[in-house]
Amino acid sequence: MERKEEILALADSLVKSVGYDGFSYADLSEKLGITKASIHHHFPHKEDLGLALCDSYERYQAEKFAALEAQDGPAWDKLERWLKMGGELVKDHGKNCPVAALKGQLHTLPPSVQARLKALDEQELGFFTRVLEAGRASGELAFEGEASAEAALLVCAYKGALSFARVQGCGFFTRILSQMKRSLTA
Amino acid sequence: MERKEEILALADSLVKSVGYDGFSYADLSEKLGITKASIHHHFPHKEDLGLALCDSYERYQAEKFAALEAQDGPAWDKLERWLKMGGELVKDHGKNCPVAALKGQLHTLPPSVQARLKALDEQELGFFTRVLEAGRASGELAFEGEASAEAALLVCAYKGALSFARVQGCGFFTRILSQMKRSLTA
DNA sequence: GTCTATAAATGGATAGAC
DNA sequence: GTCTATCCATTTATAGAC
Repeated sequence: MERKEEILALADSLVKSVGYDGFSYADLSEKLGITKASIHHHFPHKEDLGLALCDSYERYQAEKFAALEAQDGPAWDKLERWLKMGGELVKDHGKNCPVAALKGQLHTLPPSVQARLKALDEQELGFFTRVLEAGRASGELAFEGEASAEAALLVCAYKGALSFARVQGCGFFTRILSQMKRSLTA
Repeated sequence: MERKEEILALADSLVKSVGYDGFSYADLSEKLGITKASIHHHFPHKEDLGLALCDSYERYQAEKFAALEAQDGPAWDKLERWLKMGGELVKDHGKNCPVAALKGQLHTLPPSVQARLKALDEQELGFFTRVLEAGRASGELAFEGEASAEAALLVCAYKGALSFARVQGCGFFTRILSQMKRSLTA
């Protein structure tokens, strides 16, 4: 089971940097020092690997969001802590959000993997919506319209910023976060 | 020269839907009804095709931005007209912004193509920055901080929204535009 | 400019031995 | 679980005839 997780961890890293179509069994094989056939033993089809990644992203997000929502402190800090984890990706050789990377290749993904992306998006949108709503109720945050609409705007800005930062540099991402905070706490 | 532009137009359409790595000379060949070798005659290497696409995106953006900035009317309308062209992409079988699509595959692109993306981003950021600045000066638009920071936030939200709308549906994109307008004109 | 033919490399995947 | 060996389709690209 350890090997399987090792493969998954490497695939995760590769999805973040070159996307699902951007790596092959040969890439995994070389970097892990085992043959392609061995990897096919753990994940017979590449689709299986893609689905396992989606599982792990869903678990990861569920854990993080629950932990952030449970913690004390200002509403903005909860959002910021999540956003800054995205910033770590950019710093790590210009990696991207894995879900964004998968959506970028939407039309070339196996349909079963495509079908997993909606729920992953909605998980994140839900987190932002709840924290924004609570933040406005407590008077910490200010924004116009529905919390879910503002959540969508922020999440999109966040994902777009990750993509831009790969080309424009890490500083670009940091500036976006500042501007988000400014607009919510003005 | 007509054939060459025909190839370019098809490649453009494919980049928007499946990205640069997502289509092959065989795809172009089949859809155009000529052989792969004929396409290689016009674009010897795929990289040449990628660079030609970047050229056309740069010309396209320069023209559109100049026209929008030259026109009369509210500042928001200038931004909205550009944003709604993005909306047309989503409606067209879930297409993506071509520059965003290329950035999504950044690390697998030929270095020469990678190098073109920064300027394409900056062209768009410049347009948003100038319109926002003028809009604030005339009292039409309100936002905190520097115009370039707000421009970056809006452009990122726009690109993120295109990506989300492929999965969440066209309505998602429209909602983001409404929320943008609300936040700038509140 | 377009074709046929072909090359060399890579991609996902399988059979069967150890 | 891992290996060797192999398969078949695809991808980029070239040579040379028409």
